[in-house]
Parts: sequence; C-alpha cells; structure tokens
Amino acid sequence: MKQTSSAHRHSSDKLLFLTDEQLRSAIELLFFAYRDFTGDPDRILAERGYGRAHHRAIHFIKHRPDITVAGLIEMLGVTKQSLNRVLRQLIDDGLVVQKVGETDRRQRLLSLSEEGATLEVQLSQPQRDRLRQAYTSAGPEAVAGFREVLHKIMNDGTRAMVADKPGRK
Amino acid sequence: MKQTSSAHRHSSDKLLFLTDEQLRSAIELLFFAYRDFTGDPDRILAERGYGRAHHRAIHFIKHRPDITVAGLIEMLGVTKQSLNRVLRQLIDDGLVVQKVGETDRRQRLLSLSEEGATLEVQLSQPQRDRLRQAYTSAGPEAVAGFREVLHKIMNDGTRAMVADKPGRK
DNA sequence: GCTTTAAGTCAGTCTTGTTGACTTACCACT
DNA sequence: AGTGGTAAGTCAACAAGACTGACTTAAAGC
Repeated sequence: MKQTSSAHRHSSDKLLFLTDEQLRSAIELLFFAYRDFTGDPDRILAERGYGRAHHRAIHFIKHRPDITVAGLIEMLGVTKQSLNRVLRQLIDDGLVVQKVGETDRRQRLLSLSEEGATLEVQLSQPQRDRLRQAYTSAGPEAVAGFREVLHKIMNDGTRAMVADKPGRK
Repeated sequence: MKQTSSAHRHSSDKLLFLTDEQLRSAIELLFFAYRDFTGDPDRILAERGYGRAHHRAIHFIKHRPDITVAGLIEMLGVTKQSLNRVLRQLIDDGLVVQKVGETDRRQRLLSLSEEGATLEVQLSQPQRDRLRQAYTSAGPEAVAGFREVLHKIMNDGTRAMVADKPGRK
C-alpha cells in the first residue's frame, strides 16, 4: 500500500489517472493561488488598518445590497460576534450604512456608502486584473474547467451561495 | 463607467467576454471552495489542539523531506518566529524529526516521524477524496483548465514552488 | 401577552500572524 | 586564527480574527 493511485472511467469515455502526486499538487496549487490572490488587497487593507475580514464583508455587501446581518453571517460562515467587530468599524467609519428592514423592522439591511463602494473597487481591482490576465491567457475552455472544478470542490450547501449567472451544467 | 466589461481575443481565436459579473463570481468561487476545502482537516486538527498552520507545515515536510527551516519558511511565506511556534509543538509532540545537515551542520533538515506521517494521511484524506470526486465528475479537460488557471493566478515567483510533475504547458 | 427571533454587546480565550532584539553554532573567507 | 555572515532558535510584545457564553433590546409571530 505504497502507491494508492486510482483509475476512474469518465463519462466522456476517457481514462483519468488520479495519482496521489496529482492530488497533492492540486492541494498546493490551491494554497499558493489563494495566498497570492488575497495578497494584493491585503496590502491595501493594511494601509487603512483593516484586514481580510473587512474585505470579505465589503465584498458581499457590495454584491448583495440590502443583505441582512444574519444573511451576511451565513455567507461568511462566522459568528455574530466575529462579524460584529469588523461591521462595527465599517459602519462607524461610514463605509457601510444600515437601513431598517421594511417588512421586518428588526432587520438591519446593509449596503455600501459611496466611500465604501470606492474602497471595494480599489480592493477588488487587483483581483480582477489578476483573474482577467489568467483567464485571457488560459482561454475559455480552461476557464470553464476551472469554474466547474471549483464548483464541485465546495460543499453542496455552499454551492447555492455563489451568485453564478452563466448557465453552468 | 458603470459596466466595465472587456473583450479579449484569445490566441486560440475565440472571443472571451470577461464581465465584472464573471470576474466577481470567480472571486466567490475561490473563497467558498477554499473554505470548504480546508474545513475537513480543520476539524481533525482541532481535536488534537492543532490549527491550519500545523497542517501546512506537515504537508510541506511530508512532500519535501529534508527541507530546511529556511526553506519551509519560504514555502509558507511566514516569519521564523511564526513557524517556530508550530514547529516547536510538532517536534515536541514527536510528529516532526530534525536531522543535522550533512553539508551544512547549521541546517536542521525536517521530516515526519511515523506518527507524523499517519496524521498527514488523516488530514489530507478528506481533501484528496474531495478532489478525486470533483476531478472525476468534471473530467480531464476541466481538470487541465482548473490547473492551468490556478497556475496563472499565482505570482511568477510562487509558481516555481509548486511541485508539478505532469508536463504542463 | 408570551415566546421567539434579529441584532448588538461584553468578556474572555485561542491561533496565528507580525516586529524587534538577541544568542548559539557553524560556515566561509581573508 | 580571526572575523563576518548565516541558520536556527528564543523571548517579549502586540494585533487580527476566529471562538464560546451570557445577556439586552426591540420587534415579530402567535
């Protein structure tokens, strides 16, 4: 039981040899890519005394305006107390604004102020540039594969959280 | 300047429309996939009082036996003090063993003990299972695209760190 | 009216990262 | 043989960001 390699027959009738070696390199690929991918915004955040947690909150508030606090907690997968710390700062600093829920007045609907939206663009700019460069150089088929595998890596419950317009299989 | 979308002509002569929407969903894809991907080992680690930092150290020591401390620091991208804390525990707990360098006796060459290797397998097992499932269901072309895009997302300097056997383009 | 829920807070803990300063042992070069 | 640089290790202090647990306030749902 030295070489635990396994062969699978794919629906498209091609043989897939998934060696431990290949699986391991994927683990590293994800580690390094994710680290570099988050590195650029991390530097911008540090200048303003924020951290990655602020970025994540800003990202989801930007793209799901009027999200509730509970909704944001679920997206991020953190506790109320953990989110509250960064949210408190963002609200106090005027980057995030709260609005009382119309149907449920207990809810606080979150959205970005103009200043918050400006920061969001600054933060996501290097990530978009990085993706654009990678996507362009890799080509559409590679991009489709990239997205499909990422989709299949995540938990079934998580999958529904990705706002994913293009009709994926 | 509302819709900052951009079109690029790929070398393979196909048009790629990279909308902000598409780029944004990739950001979320990476976030969610990475989170779920690391979730399983995180649970196992927590039982033993370890964290993700221990897992990373164990991973690289396993797959690059006789790596030096400086080498490991470079791979992980952390400071000596930060690594030392987790390394100290792993050595004290008998999971990692040190060996004085042959050519340079200042170096401490790191490798896993049997017990360390056992833990490594336990930790990487759920990740390998997850990848195997995703790879198998997505198919070889998707896997190739996945790997290619991840490669191109990371920094040029980082790329050399991935032990990547299969002859990638 | 009573219970549940959404949000917010206070307090304490833990992991993991950082700086900065310093020691010990060893290598390399003059 | 001596000197300077390097590899490893340590101490101390600090910060971000996660956690648990307990508790309050206000509003919703019955």
